[in-house]
Amino acid sequence: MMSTLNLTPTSYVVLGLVAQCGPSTSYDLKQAVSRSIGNFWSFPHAQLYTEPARLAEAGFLDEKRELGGRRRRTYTITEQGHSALARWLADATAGGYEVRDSGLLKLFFADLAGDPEVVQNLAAEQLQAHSERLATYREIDAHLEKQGVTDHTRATLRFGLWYEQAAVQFWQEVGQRPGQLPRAGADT
Amino acid sequence: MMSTLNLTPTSYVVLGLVAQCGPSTSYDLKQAVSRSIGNFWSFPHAQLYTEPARLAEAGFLDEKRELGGRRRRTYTITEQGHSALARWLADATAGGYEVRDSGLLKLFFADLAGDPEVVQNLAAEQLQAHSERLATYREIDAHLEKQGVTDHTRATLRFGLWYEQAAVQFWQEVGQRPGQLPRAGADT
DNA sequence: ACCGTCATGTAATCGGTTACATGATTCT
DNA sequence: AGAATCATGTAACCGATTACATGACGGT
Repeated sequence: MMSTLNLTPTSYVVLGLVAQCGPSTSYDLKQAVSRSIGNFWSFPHAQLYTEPARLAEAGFLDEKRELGGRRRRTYTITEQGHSALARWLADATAGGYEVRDSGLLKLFFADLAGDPEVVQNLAAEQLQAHSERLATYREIDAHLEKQGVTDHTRATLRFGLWYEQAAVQFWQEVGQRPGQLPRAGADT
Repeated sequence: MMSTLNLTPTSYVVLGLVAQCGPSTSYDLKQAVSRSIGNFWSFPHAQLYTEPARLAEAGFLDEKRELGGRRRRTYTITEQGHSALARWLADATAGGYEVRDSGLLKLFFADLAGDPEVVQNLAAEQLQAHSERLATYREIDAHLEKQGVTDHTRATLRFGLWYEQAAVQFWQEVGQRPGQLPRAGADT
């Protein structure tokens, strides 16, 4: 039954990971997500249980449940799943992007508080958070380096590095030069 | 009636904008969002009609409906709304951030396609999109410059500039140097 | 008057999130 | 054996997105 189920980004994450890692359980997916994609786009674990079920019902995945022990479900990608994934990858029409950052939201409204302290605290907090994230990205990158990974999964991580570096510098400027605008950056 | 309604980022956007712009209709909010916050965190217009209603019912906003003409509702922030907003702003505990970017997702899985063309097209498309966004940010910034705006709403825009610049460079490298990793960037 | 766009909503659906719950392993 | 954590789910709720629909307003 190939119903007219519409595929969300979540769907493609699941399809992609199953294609990439081979037959996987939901827990496998959860692990894979938390090591990679989950760093910039999070998915609650429950979805990694329900989404494969949906996809299986629609024929994009094949589900096999083990009988004893944990009775866990293992998913494999079908031909239909492969072609859906391929179509998505080949479709270059930009699918939009958003930076859902509460810190930026607060900064946007920060002057409403009437207290400069608010911005200071926010900047300090954000600097901390982004510094930590940057550090872990560096670790992961070094780790991939050691394994000789040079594919586009690592390229994606590189974007994360750029992003965190920019964020760290930005919040540093916000914190260190109160009342002044962060610089606009170089012309490109 | 101050029920235990939990406040989402959407709620704070509404509260913040009403606090910032004064009494507003949903359409005013829609306009304000599309000019500013909506650039990095989008909210469908329907939510800007339902969310104020929720907030009004919970006592954070005051709703006044005009009788003739469009019978539109105008919202004003209440004391309770102000204090909720202030509490949120003062709470520095980082509220998490995500970069929900379909392009990055595709890049992560791009090698599954087995076709280098896929990455090329993706990079070209993303470069285009980010370049355009960068251009409009520059326009807005110049516009604010002329008006002498130097508050933290403009600082927020500056982050957008940094982000788009980074994205443009990133996708340029991905497109121009196939098979090579984008550079890791400077130590900070 | 008519038409197109602006403006203002409502309804229904559905994905995402939170909360709950339990069984399997592993460790002490 | 018992505790702690790992692993695997389910269910309910609710916010978010999509689709639909209609009424004002401005211009011709």
